Amino acid sequence: MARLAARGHNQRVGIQRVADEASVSIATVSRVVSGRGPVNEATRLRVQRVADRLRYRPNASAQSLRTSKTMIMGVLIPDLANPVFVPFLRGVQQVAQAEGYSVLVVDAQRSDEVERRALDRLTEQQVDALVLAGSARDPGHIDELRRAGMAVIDGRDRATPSRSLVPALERPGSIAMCDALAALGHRNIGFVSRSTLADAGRRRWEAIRQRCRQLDLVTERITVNPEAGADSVGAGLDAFVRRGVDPVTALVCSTHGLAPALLGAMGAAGIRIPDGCSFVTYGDSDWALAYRPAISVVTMDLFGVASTMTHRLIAELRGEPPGPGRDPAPARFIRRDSVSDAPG
Amino acid sequence: MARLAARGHNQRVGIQRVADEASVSIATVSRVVSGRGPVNEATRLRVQRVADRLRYRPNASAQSLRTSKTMIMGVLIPDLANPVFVPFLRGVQQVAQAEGYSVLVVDAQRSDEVERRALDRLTEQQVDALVLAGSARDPGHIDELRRAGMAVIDGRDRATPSRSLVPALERPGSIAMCDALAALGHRNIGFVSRSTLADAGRRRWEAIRQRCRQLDLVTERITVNPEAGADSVGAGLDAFVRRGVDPVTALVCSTHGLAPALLGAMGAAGIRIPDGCSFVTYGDSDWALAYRPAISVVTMDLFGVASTMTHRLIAELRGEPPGPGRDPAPARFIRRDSVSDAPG
DNA sequence: TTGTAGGCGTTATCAA
DNA sequence: TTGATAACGCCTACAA
Repeated sequence: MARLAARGHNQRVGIQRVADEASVSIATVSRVVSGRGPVNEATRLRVQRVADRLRYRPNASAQSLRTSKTMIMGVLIPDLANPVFVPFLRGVQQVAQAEGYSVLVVDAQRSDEVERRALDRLTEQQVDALVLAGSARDPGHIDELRRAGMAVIDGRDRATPSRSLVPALERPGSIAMCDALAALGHRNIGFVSRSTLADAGRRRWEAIRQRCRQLDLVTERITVNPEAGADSVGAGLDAFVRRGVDPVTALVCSTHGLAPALLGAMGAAGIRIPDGCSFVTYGDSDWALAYRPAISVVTMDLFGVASTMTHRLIAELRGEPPGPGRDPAPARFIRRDSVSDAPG
Repeated sequence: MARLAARGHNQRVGIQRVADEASVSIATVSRVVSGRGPVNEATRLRVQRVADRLRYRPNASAQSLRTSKTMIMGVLIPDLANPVFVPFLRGVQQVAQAEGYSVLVVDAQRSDEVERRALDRLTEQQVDALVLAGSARDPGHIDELRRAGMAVIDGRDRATPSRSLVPALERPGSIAMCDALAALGHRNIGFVSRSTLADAGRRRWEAIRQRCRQLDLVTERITVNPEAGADSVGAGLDAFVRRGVDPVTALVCSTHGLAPALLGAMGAAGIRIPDGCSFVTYGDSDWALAYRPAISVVTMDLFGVASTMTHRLIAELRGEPPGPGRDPAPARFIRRDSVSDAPG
């Protein structure tokens, strides 16, 4: 069923071969395929046909070596196991691909050592640009790359370099959530997370605490260890939700990945949502929606954020102005059945 | 806080620079940093020190051009939006990174055109190898790459080229599920999917149908359109589950991504799980476990599969024997609360 | 409009 | 054990 292998020659066809078969110099072939420089229309057609017939593909290594542009962008992902980075990766991927860039994905695996090695490889590969999906573990390393001339976007808005783009976008969502909870009469809010708080978690906790202070709400940080099992986690939560004085009436889950474990634990502890306690998590998914009761969320369009960032990055690479693309939409609080009036 | 930029020179440091500062020829530097060829121990140390001081990183483009090895492997993902590919990607990524390979991720976005262009870019980049996370949309294109000398692994076990690795591993899980359902007295099983069945779905449906025929069970294919909304889908399901004669007593969801929509629809239609109908889905997640009732699943370690595949691929690239790594574990059926005795 | 030729940073061959 | 040097495939002044 497969056509015969072309001519038996298994050699990669290079520019020279095309030049020979089209009876022109390699310079002309180069002009044709790269679209740069003047070429007679007739020759262009002839060369193009030959190139197509031979399935000629310019060797990217040679191009890079000559032009010192690889048309590759690296994406540093702090932890691929964390599903929040997937829409982000998709956004980068999609835009980059459409604009002719390839994407070298690097998973830092939550490890300094892995990150370091990966970044080194990226510089060896001479990637034209680097997109940071989250904070790098070693900001110094990133600065160094920047100084070496690499274009880097890390979610920090260049217009206001002191503030991160993602955090800035997420904050309104946190605030909206606090406001909604307050309006429903909640006075005691628990922020549930693992004992070590990642960058994103810290920002969220900070935003919530600040807003709640303004609203005169009490916030408490509750740490859990999902590995310890549902019963253990459930007991931990129970201590806050069912205590005699000023019990926590709303639980905010620090990250989407943690939510199922918390829900399982609450089930095990017999804490009913939302009667026993309201529940909100960061990050949305079909499962959060399908869950009974449906889970309220603070969510943001990471795909859109990544697209915007990547567009800007490419514009920068091309020396163009940032373009008319406006900032992506900020995060929102979506209230579903898991949030209701505070008891009492 | 940052150290001063080194010497003001912003030039990328090349092998020549190192050679100069170490007072040797570039040939010697090359020998030292690549570790190939004889070098006097004293010179090696001296050169190494200079290289480190200058933070010399060999230019990968030049290396590739010379050696025609890029140390990059491509991964073709049919659709990054589908979360099942994430653990797979992680598996590839992790092994590749550890073995010194970079990973160029390509998302076909369910589009022939996008896939075609992406594969072309991969050949331009001269990737050393290609990992297929699923079936390519255009197998001919892949064959062509193979003929052009690219190492490709596509889940087809080289030992038995006629059978795919992933399907072969998944089949036992499907069989175990059918057996379990039969043992619980189910006689009528519905396989729920979108109207168009992807490759994986087709294999699953085939495996189920075949096993059920052996077990003397009736199977029906139920197609739904989640975009139509929960009520519509719910009504569609209801027609099978609540009909007078030989109602379907167990629903098997064709893919993990579809499960939340189905669960939502069943809720909307008032179909209780498992009393009204048992429920199983392909693919596992924390949410499936946290859902009430906990969802039974047929699941497989895609991360492990990808790791194994990548290890083999790298061994092949190095001309080594496949290595002692044994096949990854086959899929299993995990029974949870969503499956119970058939009514009646 | 086309061709010639130099060079991008490495590796590898061959002499010294 | 080292150094000079020819490729690798392509782009791009510059010359014709």
